[in-house]
Amino acid sequence: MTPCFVRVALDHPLTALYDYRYPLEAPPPQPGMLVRVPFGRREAVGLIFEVSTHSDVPANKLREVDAVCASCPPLSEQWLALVGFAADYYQRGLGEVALPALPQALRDPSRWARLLAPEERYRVLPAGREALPEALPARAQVLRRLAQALLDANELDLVDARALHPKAAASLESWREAGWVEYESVDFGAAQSAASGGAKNTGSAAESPPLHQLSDEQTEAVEAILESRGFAPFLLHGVTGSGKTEVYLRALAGLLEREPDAQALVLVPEINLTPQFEAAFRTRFAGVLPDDAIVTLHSGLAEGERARHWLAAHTGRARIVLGTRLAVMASLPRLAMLVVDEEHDPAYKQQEGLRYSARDLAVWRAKQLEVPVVLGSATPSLESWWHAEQGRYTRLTLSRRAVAAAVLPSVKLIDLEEERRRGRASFEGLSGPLIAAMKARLERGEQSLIFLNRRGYAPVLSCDACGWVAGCPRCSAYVVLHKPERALRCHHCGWEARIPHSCPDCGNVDIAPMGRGTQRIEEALASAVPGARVLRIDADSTRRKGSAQALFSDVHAGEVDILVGTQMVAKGHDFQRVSLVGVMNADNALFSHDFRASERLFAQLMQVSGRAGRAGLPGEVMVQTRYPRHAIYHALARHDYVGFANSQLAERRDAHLPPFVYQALLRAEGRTLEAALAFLAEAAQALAAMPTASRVMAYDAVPLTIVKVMNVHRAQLLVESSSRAALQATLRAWLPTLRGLRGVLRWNLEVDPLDI
DNA sequence: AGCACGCCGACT
DNA sequence: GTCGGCGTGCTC
Repeated sequence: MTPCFVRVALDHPLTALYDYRYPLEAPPPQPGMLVRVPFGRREAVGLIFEVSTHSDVPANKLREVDAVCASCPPLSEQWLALVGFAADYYQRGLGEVALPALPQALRDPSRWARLLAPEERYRVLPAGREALPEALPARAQVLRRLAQALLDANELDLVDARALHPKAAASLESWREAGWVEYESVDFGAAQSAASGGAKNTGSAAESPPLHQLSDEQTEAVEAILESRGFAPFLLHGVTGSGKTEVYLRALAGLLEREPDAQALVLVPEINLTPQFEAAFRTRFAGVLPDDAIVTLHSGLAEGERARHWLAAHTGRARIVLGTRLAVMASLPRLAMLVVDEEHDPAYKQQEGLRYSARDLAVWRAKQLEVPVVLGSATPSLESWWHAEQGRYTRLTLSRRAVAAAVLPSVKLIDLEEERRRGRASFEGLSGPLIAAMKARLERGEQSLIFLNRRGYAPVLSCDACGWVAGCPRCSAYVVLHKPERALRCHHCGWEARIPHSCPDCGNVDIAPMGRGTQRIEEALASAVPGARVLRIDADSTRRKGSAQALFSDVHAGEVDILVGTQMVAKGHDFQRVSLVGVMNADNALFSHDFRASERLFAQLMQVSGRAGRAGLPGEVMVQTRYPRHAIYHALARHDYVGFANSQLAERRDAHLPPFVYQALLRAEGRTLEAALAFLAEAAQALAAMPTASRVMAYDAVPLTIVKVMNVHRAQLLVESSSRAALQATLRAWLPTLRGLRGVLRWNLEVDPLDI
């Protein structure tokens, strides 16, 4: 018998693959198979990348694969190539990319046997979530553990439940009779699941009208996508409310009709948008696709659910996968079309671990598979816009709103300086005209939305007498006043303290909150617009799982008159009754050092403006500013993305900024700022000494804006080149040197950074 | 990343 | 005299 070896990727930061002997009695090895292997003193899960008849590793070091995951079909060559590309491009190890892309259940060998086996499980109902914590006697510890496991994971497999408590089945049955949990059984062998997906349809599905008439522009866009052959990147530039979703739906329907086995991947920027999309997709494909052919993938899913959805995609049973950025790594053996909605959104960029851009990887997958990819946005990223300008992407334009009566909202700039000069009344930062406009909406039974991208009550608490300002003891940042919790909270590290009664420095009792966050505006609105039902939606008010959905449905149901929120409310939501959008405090971003700040601000303002007047009510946007003559507001008032984008691109070209150059960012964290800067200086020296140095240049190392977080000091070094290939080659050669440098707690390298 | 080994300060 | 701090190095 010829000996057999496999090269395995493991989830740790080295790029190398590890060789193992492969047992002859096991199923034939194949790249893409998951294995359990001994690694140092512990066991690890790895992914076979190569199979070979020899190994260069000395025989005495070689160990043997312990177990193979037989229940999960091997990952395809194409998926392994995707991982290979991402690892290479973002300068990471194969295993570091591959394994985190798999659902937790696949990385836990003890669960392999049950992956595709029929399952019986119980899921918590809202009534149970309320009642269960109180219903059990304190002494019934085993039962309480069972309940806790159920509440934590949202659902519990019967096998796991029995492991916690031998008589779990009886307890769960009694909870089901009480209406606290529901039972379902799923057989992966069967074509249909017993649990009907219909039960998960959200209410809004019923409201979405059946096939409406497409505009000429929409028809052209759908035809262009469906007529394309091979790799075909499209930039679908459509004003807010122009019916981009309808274009996606028609294109997908056309694809599925033509290729009955095909799969499609649809990405949305944030988790709160998945229910709205899921409902629209389920409604549209009801009767065409079985219920379980549409699955979601995002971080809000319970672990078991995520594994099932992932496997449905991997086995080809799921035909449409709808998800957030992490879904871009899903295994889709028959992927035939990709859609990236709101492609400009910074949320597509992962900001920790492997810092990938889901949008860029989506385009790569389309190229690899030679299929169409549709990037949709009202305000495309300048990168994508530039591709379209050069003809690398095909531009599809939707210039009008889809609902016949709906026109783009009128934009009014409220000059805060002038308001003040003329002595006009304002209240807690809400100008007179904005308050009057909200009152008018209230009388007409329409809704208003106030956008303020700052959560908490006030960003600063300070003492008038001595100038003391409440700062975080662990970070170089002010702490934010949160009134409902009566706490000061650091938004960088989570540090919390009670609000002091007097100034800790001078004892003055007159300490005052400065500036305004959403909580303060929520409070102010109660007296500024009497009788209005005010709802705040931000990361604080939606902390509990699933609560965001409940708040948004209150808005849709008309139980809210004024909605106050951060960027969370700005994106994608189809609020039918909002006819006024007020923007507060947008000016901060005008003077940022980040060259992308104005692009982001413009996109955000266009986006939030687009929430007004979608259903045919005349929409109005009021932007409060001290700089009403700023070009960005002018472009906004004219809804002129094209003019804005072209002038930004001209500036970027002159200043040698992306998309005209390619960048990477080396960040270092040290016990002192000096340590971090010294590390970066050594790194820069090493870079300058490399043969490719002439084509790649490094700026000076600089401290981050928030220098200290959690008592760690941070600095960064920006590296750039006009050649992507030169940058890539240089980074690759640079890394081993960086690994040899000392003196710093951690460092990481980010390719194509968004925040600089 | 884990998880060892290894060499210097405050405790029974 | 040890317990334990985290610097350094290895994992097929």
